[in-house]
Amino acid sequence: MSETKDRSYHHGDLRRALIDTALDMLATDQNWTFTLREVARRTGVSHAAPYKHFRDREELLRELARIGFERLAETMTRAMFSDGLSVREKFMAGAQACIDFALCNPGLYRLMFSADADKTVDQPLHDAAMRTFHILLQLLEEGQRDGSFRPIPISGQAAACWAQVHGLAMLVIGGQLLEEKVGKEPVSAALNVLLNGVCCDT
Amino acid sequence: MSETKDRSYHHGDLRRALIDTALDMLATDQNWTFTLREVARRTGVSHAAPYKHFRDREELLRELARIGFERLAETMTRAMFSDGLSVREKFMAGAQACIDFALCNPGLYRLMFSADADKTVDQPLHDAAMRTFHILLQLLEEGQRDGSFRPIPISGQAAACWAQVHGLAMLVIGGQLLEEKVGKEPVSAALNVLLNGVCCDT
DNA sequence: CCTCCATGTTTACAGGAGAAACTTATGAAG
DNA sequence: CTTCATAAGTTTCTCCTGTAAACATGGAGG
Repeated sequence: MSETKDRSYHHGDLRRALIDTALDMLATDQNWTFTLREVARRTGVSHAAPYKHFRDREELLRELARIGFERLAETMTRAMFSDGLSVREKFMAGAQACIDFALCNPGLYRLMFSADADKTVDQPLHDAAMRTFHILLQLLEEGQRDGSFRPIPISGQAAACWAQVHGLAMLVIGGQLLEEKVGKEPVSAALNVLLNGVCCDT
Repeated sequence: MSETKDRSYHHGDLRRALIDTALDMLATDQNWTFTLREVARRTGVSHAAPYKHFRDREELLRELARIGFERLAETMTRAMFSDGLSVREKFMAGAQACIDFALCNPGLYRLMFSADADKTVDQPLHDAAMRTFHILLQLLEEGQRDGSFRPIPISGQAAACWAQVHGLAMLVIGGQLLEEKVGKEPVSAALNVLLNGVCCDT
């Protein structure tokens, strides 16, 4: 599909090319301070070309975030439903997958949860984020059904887990869970503390 | 000290005035996309004046973040050590204070934990952030000493709590803990889930 | 009283966002 | 096959920003 058509005027799939360039820069710089002009330049088009595909710079950023959520959801799903894991193991696998994703894509992950990825003005982005969240909800329901997890209102449990995993991810990519501060294996230790509160067996 | 001296040339305490203006804009806009020129304009000075007090825009942002950590630490400390609370109650009070702070100062809170407040290039900022973190560490030590908290390595416990509270705060100010998604009192519910994992009494 | 220096201001410049007007390839209709 | 409407690029333009450099001012110390 993406045969390197280098014909002059019409690019073929400039939208995708711009997204790829931007994702590259996001991964390289670990931030999204890049200018739209720089993205255009690196993609080899004029600085006004991107405006044919994105209303403004922020619309491109939201599209990047949406793609991020798609990828995160896929990564987590694969990690959790690969083998016949217990619910608790699934939880750990999913959480680790999320945190690994953040570590491998710190810029993208931060963008996904930043104010620049405003979900109130972008339905597709909002939906993608919700789908990711629902992976967690489903798992908690499963855990409560089979008696592994404490039967408390799913909402508070979900908030706790979501916050915990997301908070850990943010701290990890912020380098704020270094050994000096918090020990050797803080992530799994922290997740175990959480699971002690979630699971039935103390 | 800040007698409203409106003498022309020398401002008196421009540095402080710029910081106040910027804090205002941060609170109003809930973001820090404001330009340095706009800050100068609103403070009533020329657009180059700020450079006499801050190397560049980012240095101002880091100073705002530092002030944020000072305030957060003070707020949490006051909430936790007001009365003769139990350790568990102290924990809840501190966590709630942190989350309330985030809710009341969403822009500032986000800035404090953003990449724009780079703690690796700003010692005072780094120190202020550490002091805040140490409030939590002290509390956990106290809880383990008096037998309220499980005697596991303090590091994992700290990571869990830090991540949980920070994650909750971020989700709350991101409006991602709305009722539709997660229930009525998600914050305290989530904190209780965490405390179940931290405390000894199941 | 004079003079220095911190703290202002003015001026200048390189770049970015985005709008508008212009250009070109493509593919559907005749 | 030719025509031509249109999507997708480009050029040009205006306004704004960050930041540097040169200049101005006025208050404190000799």
